[in-house]
Amino acid sequence: MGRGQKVEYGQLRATVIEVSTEMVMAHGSTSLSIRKIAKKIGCAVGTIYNVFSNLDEIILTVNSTTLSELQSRLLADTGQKDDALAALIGLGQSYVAFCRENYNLWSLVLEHKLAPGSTLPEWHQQQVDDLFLLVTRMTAPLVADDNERAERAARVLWAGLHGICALAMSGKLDVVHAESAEVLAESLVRNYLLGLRAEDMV
Amino acid sequence: MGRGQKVEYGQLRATVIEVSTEMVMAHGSTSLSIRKIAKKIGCAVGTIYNVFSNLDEIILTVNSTTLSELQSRLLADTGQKDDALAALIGLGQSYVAFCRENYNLWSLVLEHKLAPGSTLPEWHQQQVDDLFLLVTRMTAPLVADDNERAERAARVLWAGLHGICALAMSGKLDVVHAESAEVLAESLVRNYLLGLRAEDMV
DNA sequence: GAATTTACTTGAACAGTGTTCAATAAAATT
DNA sequence: AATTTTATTGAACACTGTTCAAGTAAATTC
Repeated sequence: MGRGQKVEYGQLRATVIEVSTEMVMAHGSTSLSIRKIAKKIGCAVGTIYNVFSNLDEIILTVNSTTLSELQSRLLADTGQKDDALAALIGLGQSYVAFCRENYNLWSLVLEHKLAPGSTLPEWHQQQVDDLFLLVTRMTAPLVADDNERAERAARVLWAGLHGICALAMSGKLDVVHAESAEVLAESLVRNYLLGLRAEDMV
Repeated sequence: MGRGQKVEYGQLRATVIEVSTEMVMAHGSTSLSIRKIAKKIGCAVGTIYNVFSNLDEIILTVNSTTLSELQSRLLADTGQKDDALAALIGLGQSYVAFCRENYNLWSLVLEHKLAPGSTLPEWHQQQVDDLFLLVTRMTAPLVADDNERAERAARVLWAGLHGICALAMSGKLDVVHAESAEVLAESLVRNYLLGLRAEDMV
């Protein structure tokens, strides 16, 4: 078929993702380029465009497995907890730990900006939704009988944890003497949820 | 002096920043390039390198005025409030409003990553510190006698607000039916601070 | 006033980037 | 064996930031 030997579609895709993931993990998101991937695999740039429509699709695919692994981790770490507050604090700690341990891969997820006018692929959006649903389910017991408030709380906590991790990882929280992201995350989750409960008692 | 007419150093710097700011405001951070700036000004690329050492310094300078304007706004909006809780909620609202009204310029601030190994210029770091100090001062009355806790609260609130704005602006909080960043910011600030107070009463 | 030095602008050149596509070569089919 | 189909290739295009030798105009010196 080709000038060289035929490589199976799925196999090549897998190799591209594997190599890309390694590159990002080792040298950060800026080190990723089609030419470098091609060189590392040992094929021409055009060959990669045969199995991925562009670099963005490669990034999206790498990000997809990162999201999967975050979800697995959060599910594993927060499975066996009775106390809803303790469970959510644990969720925050897991999230922070994941960010720490997967700095470059998680940065790739956060840095991704979808082209204006386009939307995320459905399969990718579903992953984000699933992840968020996990948080919503965990906040539900704390604000019984009010689905809207549970969702709002989930959104605030999710965004808040994201903010802590984003600023902590980029060093932008290192004002004077930085506290660890773990301490801040616990403070956020505990006090926000305490506040929600206090609000109920008024 | 030059092949063309001499342009004063400070004047050229100002023009570069002016043009750059316009470009970012109008077409986003990705639209900024040395060549486009040069074309818009009507000079050669090298001329720009005469007054700025590289693109990063241009971005940093644009970001500096953005930070100044954010600080001015926060100071103006939160000046005349007695109630510390109300003042901090107002701060959150101001921050969200600023992000909304200056989306592209604020994105430029957030997207900036300093080259590994280097540190922010002192004058820029000072601006960030000042901004953060503003929040710390406002949290202080709420956790009297404990400077450490006040700082931690400031960090959590600052990071949390950042997370809400970042996710809301990038559309990543649009799960199912998104609530406005303003509502989420108020929920964060109010309940987190309520929680802090509740913690004291235990 | 003329010659020289100094200072600044210029844009081609370099090393990158993503993406496209005509040419090529090997496998599959006739 | 000839033909068709199909995947691979890498040069080419349009960008990017950055550098620097060459050129020019102003300032200085003689």
